[in-house]
Amino acid sequence: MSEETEPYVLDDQVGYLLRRVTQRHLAIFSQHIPEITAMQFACLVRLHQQGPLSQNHLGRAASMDAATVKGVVGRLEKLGLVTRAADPGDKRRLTVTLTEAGAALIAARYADGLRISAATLEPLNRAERAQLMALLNRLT
Amino acid sequence: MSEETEPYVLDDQVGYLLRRVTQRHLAIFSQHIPEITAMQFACLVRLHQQGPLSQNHLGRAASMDAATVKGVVGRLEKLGLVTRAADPGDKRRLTVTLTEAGAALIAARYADGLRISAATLEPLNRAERAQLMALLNRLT
DNA sequence: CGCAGGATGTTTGTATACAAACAATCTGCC
DNA sequence: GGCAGATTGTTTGTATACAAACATCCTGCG
Repeated sequence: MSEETEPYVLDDQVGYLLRRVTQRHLAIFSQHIPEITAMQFACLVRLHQQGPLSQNHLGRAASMDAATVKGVVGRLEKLGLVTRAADPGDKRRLTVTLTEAGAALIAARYADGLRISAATLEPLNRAERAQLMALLNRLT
Repeated sequence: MSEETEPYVLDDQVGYLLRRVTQRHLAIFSQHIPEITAMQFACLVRLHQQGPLSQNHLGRAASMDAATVKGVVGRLEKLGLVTRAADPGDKRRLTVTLTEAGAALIAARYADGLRISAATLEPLNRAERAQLMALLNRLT
């Protein structure tokens, strides 16, 4: 008996599905929150809930590498939502701090953030949503 | 009774989880197939299984918009895996065709593609994998 | 036949991503 | 005290993504 090779069906590969679901999610995101991107939102959330962070720590907290976070923080600064200041105790560090505008924006948009997640998961019922989240969590 | 507002926990939002799982997946991909990217792989799969396609149709088949596909196809062409030729019947169209090298590469790499999916889903058992795929499919 | 509307591809501009190489700095350990 | 090795941030180069504006071409319909 020769091994029957499993056929490669692109639509059945996790990576492809992840990409398509992410595309749909990001479209929903920008409909609800057009002013900033999902990445920028994640950074604001972390800063709002954890207080000022070094750029590197912020990147780790929001799952972006150093080069990526630099760009995101730069754009947030340009938008006036965040400030970068030298750390007095450690000359390597740049401390990123939420401005009042940044804090106001994130506080006002938490509800929209939840709506975005709900809209993304809308095709699933409550139990299925919980299941999906649990499974995704384990693939981290 | 005032409405208790649901707290916004970044780690519990689908978008954030999707991004992290995708990051892990792409890292696994490039470990197994360093020569080309996941996007490029998806294009080669479509061309191999569906034959020559116009650049636009290829983009749709692989879930990329026109601007994105142009770049991906350009890089595949530079790698000698694909050819672009004017369509004689429709002057607007560019027909994208797999070269022999492209066909050989994709045929040789299907097995790795399956291994990549398996490695990504490795933390889950068989039933859980099927569940995840079914749920993701419905979020497309 | 002729034109309006759709399809196709390109270009530009912006925003992630990440590898790799660097400079500056800090920290622990001898 | 001082240096090896880790941390932090930057820069460069490559590869997605996608919106928007265009030029070109095709197709159907009156």
